[in-house]
Amino acid sequence: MPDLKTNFRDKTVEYTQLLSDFKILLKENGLKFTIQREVILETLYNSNEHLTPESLHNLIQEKFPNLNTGIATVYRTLSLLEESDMVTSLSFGAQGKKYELGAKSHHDHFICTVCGVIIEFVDEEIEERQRKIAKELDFEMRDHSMQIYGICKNCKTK
Amino acid sequence: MPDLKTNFRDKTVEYTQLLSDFKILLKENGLKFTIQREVILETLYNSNEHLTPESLHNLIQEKFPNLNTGIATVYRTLSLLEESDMVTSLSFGAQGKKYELGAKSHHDHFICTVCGVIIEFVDEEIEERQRKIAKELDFEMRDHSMQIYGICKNCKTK
DNA sequence: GTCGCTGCAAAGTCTTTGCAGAGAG
DNA sequence: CTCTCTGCAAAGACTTTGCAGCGAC
Repeated sequence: MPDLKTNFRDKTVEYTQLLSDFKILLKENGLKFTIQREVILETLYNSNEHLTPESLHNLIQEKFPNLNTGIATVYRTLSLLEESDMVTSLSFGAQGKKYELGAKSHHDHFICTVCGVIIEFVDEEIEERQRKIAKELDFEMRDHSMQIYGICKNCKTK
Repeated sequence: MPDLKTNFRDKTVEYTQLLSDFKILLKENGLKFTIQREVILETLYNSNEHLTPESLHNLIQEKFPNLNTGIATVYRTLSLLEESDMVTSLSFGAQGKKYELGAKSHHDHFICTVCGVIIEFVDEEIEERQRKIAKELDFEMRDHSMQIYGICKNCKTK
């Protein structure tokens, strides 16, 4: 990718920081810090993919079979995290809603409409352009979300 | 907006053309042209919003109550149209899947989080940039959707 | 007339909720 | 101890499917 200032994002937030934020969030709302909630956050953090509630649940079951975490708890925790802007959800087609940690840096998504894979990128030129347009319209930009839909390299060659 | 090539989009495809394409599509696949299918296409065409199957069905029920179109037919027709790339489905956030005519694609939105106004625009420079990135990743771009959230001019001055 | 289409209702999926016992604070 | 959280199962929401009669061609 020679002339593009387009990058895969870095993990900009350490897990300890994330966990600490989560604990603060819970405390502020009179909620409890449970092993299930920690495991869900940790699994999201350690996954580089966008996870569906089901795939997240499967990962947790594999890694912590003795916990016997219920799918309902996964749904409940994801909703909690989403409300608090700690995770964001994306969804495409038949594959349902997918979640990722929102604390990771600002980025956009390519979504393959055939296999559902999501490729993340950050493009400084697009970000800059957005800022310019916002300024022209006298619009105070707070956040954005962008998805590009199409067919990925692998699916094209099939 | 002096130096920006940013424009409200046009309806680039006429309905008669669309309908004709649809009829050809049906004929080529040994399928039949029915009043329900026509009404679904027309309603999609006349709506400037992204419609859920349910909202599309409601619109049709309001406009053509005597047809008594079933929701199942709406789902079946949307699937058919999506498979044929005549409509695209997108979904973001907590809301479900939404459909729009593919021919109307490529547009972006500023959304004011205070008053809720939506300003729709197309920016050629961002489009160009997206094409470049897609090419780099060997990704066949079909559609995109972008939302910029913030506070509009009017709400800022209040 | 043939064969695909439609509405209906039933069946699948996916997600949320009620509940009683478990566990964090 | 208190009050939230959890797993379970049942309920709810959304989507698909089977079927018998209808309708495009």
